[in-house]
Amino acid sequence: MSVSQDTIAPDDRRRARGDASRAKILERAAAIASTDGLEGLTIGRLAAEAGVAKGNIQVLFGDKESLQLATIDWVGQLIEESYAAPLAAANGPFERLTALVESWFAFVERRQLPGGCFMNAVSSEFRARPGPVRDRVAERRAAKRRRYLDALEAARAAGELRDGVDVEELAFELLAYQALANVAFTIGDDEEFERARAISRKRLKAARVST
Amino acid sequence: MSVSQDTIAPDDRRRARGDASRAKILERAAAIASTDGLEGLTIGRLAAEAGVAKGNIQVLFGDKESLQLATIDWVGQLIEESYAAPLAAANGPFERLTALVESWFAFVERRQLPGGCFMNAVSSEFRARPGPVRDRVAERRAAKRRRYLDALEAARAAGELRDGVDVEELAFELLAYQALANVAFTIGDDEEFERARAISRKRLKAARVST
DNA sequence: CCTACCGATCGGTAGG
DNA sequence: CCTACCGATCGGTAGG
Repeated sequence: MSVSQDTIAPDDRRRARGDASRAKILERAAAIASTDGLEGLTIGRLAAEAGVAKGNIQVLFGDKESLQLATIDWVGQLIEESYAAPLAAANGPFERLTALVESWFAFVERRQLPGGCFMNAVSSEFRARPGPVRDRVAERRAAKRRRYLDALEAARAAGELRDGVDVEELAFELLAYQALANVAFTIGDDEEFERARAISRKRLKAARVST
Repeated sequence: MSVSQDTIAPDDRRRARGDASRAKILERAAAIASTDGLEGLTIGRLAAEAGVAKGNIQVLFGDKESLQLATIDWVGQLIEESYAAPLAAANGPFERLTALVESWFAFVERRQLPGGCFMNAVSSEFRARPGPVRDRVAERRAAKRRRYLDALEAARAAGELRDGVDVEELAFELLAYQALANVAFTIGDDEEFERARAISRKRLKAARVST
């Protein structure tokens, strides 16, 4: 059974329009949720700011929880894109770890999202609210930690890591500095944010074999 | 002009009733806000859980923002009380610093508030929402940091600190570990919580002069 | 003239 | 992709 162009083309155009609308809405959703949380992200407010009807958001995303999950995934993709170039430019596993750390501080600093690191914020917001949103956030957290550990273990295998470095400990420290840095930066404490970055660099330097 | 007992006593009883009601309400408010945030703390829910009328909360606390501020202060007092005994038992400034750190982990661990460390959570919740609530939280954060720095500087003055220890850096690290530990504990990641405690102890031990 | 509390309802807005 | 509604609940306030 063949399908003629004049039945496919309208579908494609509609699909394309839907995707563009979806992206526009998710962009606003990420900005709102980064400052006011995924609960502060209300459908009415999102519709008003994105210039669409409330019912439109319903059709594109379903209920509120689905919208929250879609926003989490969207921001995850955003962060992933910000890592791409620095990771590609890095030589070896230790430099890739450094690129991850530097990219995080750069992402927050350039205020791509007004509330800084969305994932840190949402982790705190949903830490005590069991459900699919918390599960999704916990997955992202675990994946990030795993990524840091993988980079560290690869650095060890490549002989780039100083003897006696505890990779679990170093990964924990780097992530802890980010947790505090995100609150400090958004609250307006630039000094504490810079301290987090400086200490992160110091830890990385201390863990690397001298060349 | 003298005041007879039978005119004072009813006032005192009314005052005492008001204080007891206030305490009961604030206890619930702290529990609710620790898990669902200061925005999740709604007057209707609080009234229902505390077993009082909504209008009662209005009369006792004023508007919602005043209730949020009162809850912050109440939890601040709660934390202060949990520090009292350990601090009194400590010998010297370094032990007092250790007591502060250990008390924090103990406070979270015993689940006195279901959402763990209220102050860390609210710092994240309001970090990007300017206003009196954020200002109050920022004050508390600064006071806590100041307290850690004071204990460290006192330890230095008492000759308890190893040469080369950066007090600003150590204070930052201890607070960063707590920021991550609070999310980890409440999200159910006990391993990460224990890692935070172990690393905190390790940092403290490394900073102290060997005896 | 004050407080502590009640049941009811205000204008708006939430998710659906 | 929109308007028009719903049951409920929000923070806040009325009179008693």
